[in-house]
Amino acid sequence: MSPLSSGLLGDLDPTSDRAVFRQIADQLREAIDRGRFREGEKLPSEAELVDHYGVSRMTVRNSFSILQGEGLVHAEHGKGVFVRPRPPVRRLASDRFARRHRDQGKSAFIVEADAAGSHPQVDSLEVQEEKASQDISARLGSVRRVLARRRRYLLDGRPVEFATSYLPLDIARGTQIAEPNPGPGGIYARLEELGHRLDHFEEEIRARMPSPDEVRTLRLAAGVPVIHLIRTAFDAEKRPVEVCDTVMAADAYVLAYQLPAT
Amino acid sequence: MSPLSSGLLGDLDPTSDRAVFRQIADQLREAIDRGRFREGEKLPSEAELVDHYGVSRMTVRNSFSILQGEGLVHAEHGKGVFVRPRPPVRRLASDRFARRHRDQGKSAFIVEADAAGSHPQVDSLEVQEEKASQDISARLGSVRRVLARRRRYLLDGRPVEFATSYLPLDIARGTQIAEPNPGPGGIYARLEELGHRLDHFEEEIRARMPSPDEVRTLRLAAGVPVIHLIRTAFDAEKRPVEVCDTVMAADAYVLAYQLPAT
DNA sequence: CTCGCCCACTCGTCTAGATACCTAAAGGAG
DNA sequence: CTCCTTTAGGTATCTAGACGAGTGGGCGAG
Repeated sequence: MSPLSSGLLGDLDPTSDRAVFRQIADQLREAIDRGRFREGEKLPSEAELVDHYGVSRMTVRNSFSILQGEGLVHAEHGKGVFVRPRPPVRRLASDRFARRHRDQGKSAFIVEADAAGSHPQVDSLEVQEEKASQDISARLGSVRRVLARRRRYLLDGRPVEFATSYLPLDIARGTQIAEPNPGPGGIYARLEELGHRLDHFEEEIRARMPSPDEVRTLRLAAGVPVIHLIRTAFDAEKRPVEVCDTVMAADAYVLAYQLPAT
Repeated sequence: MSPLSSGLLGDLDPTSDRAVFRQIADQLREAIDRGRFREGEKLPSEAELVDHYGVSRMTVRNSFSILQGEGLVHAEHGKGVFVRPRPPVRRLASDRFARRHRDQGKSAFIVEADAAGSHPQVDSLEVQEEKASQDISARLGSVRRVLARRRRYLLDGRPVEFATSYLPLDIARGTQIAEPNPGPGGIYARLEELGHRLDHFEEEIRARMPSPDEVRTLRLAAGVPVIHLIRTAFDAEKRPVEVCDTVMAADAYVLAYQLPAT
């Protein structure tokens, strides 16, 4: 028996002001919210909905495109439209850069993912000197050129984060920070060895829809925003010593912060 | 002269694998990025693009819908499609709940907005006792019922944030916290007066596409995600005394945090 | 039994209209 | 001069159909 004859979806209200494709989207959304369609489950095909509602195919596709924009479903060519499963989220705690997390050989990302039972991976590592953008230059205190360290992070094969660290050349040039592998404890450990004892970090968080580039790099589904995090590290002399620009798939992250009530 | 004859947009590449509507979207996006169309400016109409590219109207509309999903443009019925202006952002600093910001008569939101030269407004204030959701109950330490304070914040008439505070009844019932106007310094000031000296806050941040409800409440344009912030306030005895659930228009906010490097 | 082909089903793209409704400006009635 | 109507030019919605292309199962040849 077709799923549509079993009363999962209702009828249209021809007297309603609401556009037909919105009504269909509403019904599908509600069915998903109520769990009538579970995560990963296939929705009725376009043809089935065309029959059920007696509308044209473009109207049905219009409904699907609404739900895609909301990040509720995703279409797979040749297979169908599916309820988008919620991926496991990675929780970034505000103490993630504490020194006590820095004494191991592996990076925080690897350690944490291993602990969570996922398979971590770091990708497209790229280290080079380049001209600082206006924004980066301002954040680092008017430097012209910087060392840029780019890398992509994946969990179980899925890209979740793309990050670029920028450091002033007078600090990083010729050190292990300029090597692809910065060594145990990462670049923050190296910075401290170089005499830049870290004092505090400042983080700026924005959320927005991804650019086409970011969609490609993070293999983002339709309707998934990105979290854009810009972190500046300051040493004990209050000098900015690193800016890290990170773009994260928003469906893969929860950021957690602890604030004093001082 | 039509904007289209002046070379703002190129031609299609019929040999490309890329779908025609994506090529058109690419060209429009690039023109916007390069500043050929400025913020708030009107893009060529559907009819003009139909003529220019020699495609059908649905194809052009498809291109526009891509750009809308990216939050780059918005359509106004009967007027045209416009480059979406970036609204002024409100910066939330991590010390925004510090005691020194609590000694004035007005709420932090009002004071800060006034300082920024915008017209702040608080709206749809609602205070009631209700059953705690599972999540809220867990965060407050297994309470059954809570006092809920809902309100919407607007800047220059635009809704930017919708927040609900939940407090355990044994703390809030019968106090000024249960009144629509909690008095100078807000509910945190009242909590401290009631002997719950605040110790620290925990914040969880997610970003996602809005639900249709949130689109309505925050009057969100297509392609604008929301930032979902859940803050828990702890008193000196490490007891959770308030949970605040906030949904913000992502294009109106930057969150800023300062972290110790300890 | 296995491999490869075919076919049914599915979504992706595009066309060519029709009707509805919104907006703003022009023009006419009063 | 003011107010209403008209009209031109916009987007919103919907239809009906065509072709393309990915997926996976069935079936026949070997």
